[in-house]
Amino acid sequence: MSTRAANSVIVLDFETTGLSPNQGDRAIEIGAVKLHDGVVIDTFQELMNPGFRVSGFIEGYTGISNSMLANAASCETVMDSFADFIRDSNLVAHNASFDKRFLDAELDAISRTYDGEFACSMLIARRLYQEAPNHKLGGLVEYKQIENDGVFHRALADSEMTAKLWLTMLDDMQLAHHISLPSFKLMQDLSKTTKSQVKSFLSKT
DNA sequence: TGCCAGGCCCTCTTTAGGGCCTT
Repeated sequence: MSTRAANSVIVLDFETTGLSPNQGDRAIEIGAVKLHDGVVIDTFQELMNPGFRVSGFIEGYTGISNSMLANAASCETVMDSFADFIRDSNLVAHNASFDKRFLDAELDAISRTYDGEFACSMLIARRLYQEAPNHKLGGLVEYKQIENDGVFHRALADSEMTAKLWLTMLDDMQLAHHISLPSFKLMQDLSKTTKSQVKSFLSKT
């Protein structure tokens, strides 16, 4: 039986050298916040050296330079610590399929595993906020007027904003759909519902 | 050789194509 806490979740975000670990891309930064009962109780942020120079595009996109990575610990060292951090927690990320691919690849490289499941804040937001101009993390933060410090595309900042978006979605579901406390499983199920069936899905919860 | 992400989701759909989203 898992010891996974029902009201505990870890929201994470990777900065990487590119879009696909299958094409040789590696993680260069991991940021995460641990939420318990809607409160941040722990954070994790580390740069990691991928073993090769990152492109000028990535330096500009993330603000993470090759000189910053030169003195960073290796991916293997950082991800070993991160595996200890997430343990068997359930996980949330914005466009989770992207972060899951890198988490799986980096942990596979050091023969570590994790037991939690992923929920995707982007798929859920596409269903709850169908009228939003877009469903990028920054766009949703602006649309929902979520407090932020203006830092984007850094791992801890993005994981903090994703966490605030996650809590906002939980609040909106409780207020608009009279759901007592949406469980992680309900959020996962919502992300798998067709957009046209969201209202009927929520009315049955 | 020449290509190069992958999954979701909509539509002029399902015998397909293209936009969105992540770096």
